[in-house]
Amino acid sequence: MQYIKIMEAINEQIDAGLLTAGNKLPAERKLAESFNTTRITLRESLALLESEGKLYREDRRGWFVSPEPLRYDPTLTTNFSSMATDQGRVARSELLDAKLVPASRRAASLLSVSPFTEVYRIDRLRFLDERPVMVVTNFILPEYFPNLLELDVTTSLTDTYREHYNTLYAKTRYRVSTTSLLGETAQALRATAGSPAMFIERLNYDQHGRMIDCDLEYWRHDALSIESVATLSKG
Amino acid sequence: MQYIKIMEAINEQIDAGLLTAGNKLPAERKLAESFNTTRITLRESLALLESEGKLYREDRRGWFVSPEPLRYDPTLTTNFSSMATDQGRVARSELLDAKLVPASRRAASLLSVSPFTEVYRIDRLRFLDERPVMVVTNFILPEYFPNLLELDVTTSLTDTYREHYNTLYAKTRYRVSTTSLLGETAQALRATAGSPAMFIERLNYDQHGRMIDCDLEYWRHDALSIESVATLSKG
DNA sequence: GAGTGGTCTAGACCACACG
DNA sequence: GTGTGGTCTAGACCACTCA
Repeated sequence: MQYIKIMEAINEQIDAGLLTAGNKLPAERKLAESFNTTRITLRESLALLESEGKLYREDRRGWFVSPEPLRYDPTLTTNFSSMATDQGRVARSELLDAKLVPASRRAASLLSVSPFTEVYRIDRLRFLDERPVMVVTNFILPEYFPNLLELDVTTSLTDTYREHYNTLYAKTRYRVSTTSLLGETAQALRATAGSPAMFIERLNYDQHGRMIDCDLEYWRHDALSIESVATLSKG
Repeated sequence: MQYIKIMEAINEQIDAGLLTAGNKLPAERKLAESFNTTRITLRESLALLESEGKLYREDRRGWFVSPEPLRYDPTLTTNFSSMATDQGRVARSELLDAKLVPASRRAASLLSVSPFTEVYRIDRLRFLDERPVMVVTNFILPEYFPNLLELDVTTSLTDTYREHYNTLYAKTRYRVSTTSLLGETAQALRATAGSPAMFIERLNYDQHGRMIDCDLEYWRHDALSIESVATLSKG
């Protein structure tokens, strides 16, 4: 159980403040040497700290100490940007793509439309304090948002809906699970293939109770903690 | 990227139904041989499938195909047992421990009491279809539940509160994050140290708005998906 | 008792990041 | 160009599970 001991040793350095948020760890070979072990064993320790959310990896760049997670309340309309600002963080988004496409199987099933129905698809990469932390794909029903792509979609969707279509988010159905990052998603987040991730699926309804769009969000799992308050109802 | 290909190959077998929920995979050495690789590389593929929630490990027993996750709605009072039953699953709980203890640092901070204040601590292990999936620790404020430990605490706390203390859960504040299983928690869940997990912290209030207890839940991360509906309010 | 998974060693090559 | 992380090889020993 050597790798547990190494994990604890690194953990202590983080808790003691010797390694602070954003710091890069020494090279794996150096760490392995200083703990008198091999790279494989050392990497086991690092993977453990990664899955606890204490460290994260940037593909081929090394290991870093994780900053505080963003507190995410799925029951607030607050968008990503104001959520971050409210918590004293700096948010930024990059538009990856925006186009009209035939609904993917997953999107069709979520939005209850037949496969290949045309929907808007908007892909964004979200940064928190200049670290890429989330990739989100929105599938939007065009019937409620004619000519959406002619507007400025680089800003908040919430704002665009409100300002141009008099539409508000009123209800959301969400699902949270864990998964791992692969392919383009991993690349966009500068993550190594297989990094642990949180997956959040949201299905959104407007003030008239109509389903208007859905979100598929892939988060670096150390970057968020989901927090909310609920008034309980009987199941 | 051999390990990605192996992962995909195993994935296909699961999707094709050749491997179904609960099935044990062949021995690592045999799998490695049949994929013409080493155990280390093969284990990388398996770890990937584990973090996607497709496979899980039982410590020293091998790799198994994950069953469907339990849908968990934090806004329902529904307890573990009825949640499972409602979804056609079989639930069982084992009482690990129940005693009066000085509040741990974490418990004290959650319950807003001074450290070392005495609180009830109840530890349970929850099974889903005979698979251990969650370890939960309850810290309970004794002032609202005198002589709690003299009652039958092997059953549902919700029921005990209602039947003996006329107390209902009315509001909950919850936080979800990811972590990994270590030590006793891992052992209780028959998991290898370092297995990925979901951590759910709940702070519960009764019908008079009084904070009455808190839960700390460690879930095998493939065993649940958090799902809920929220009416949105402005942040 | 045989075989398994958990853990560890001691290397290697490559493509990429970074200076 | 140097060094890094990503990936992979080919073993080994041990403690445990299970038949």
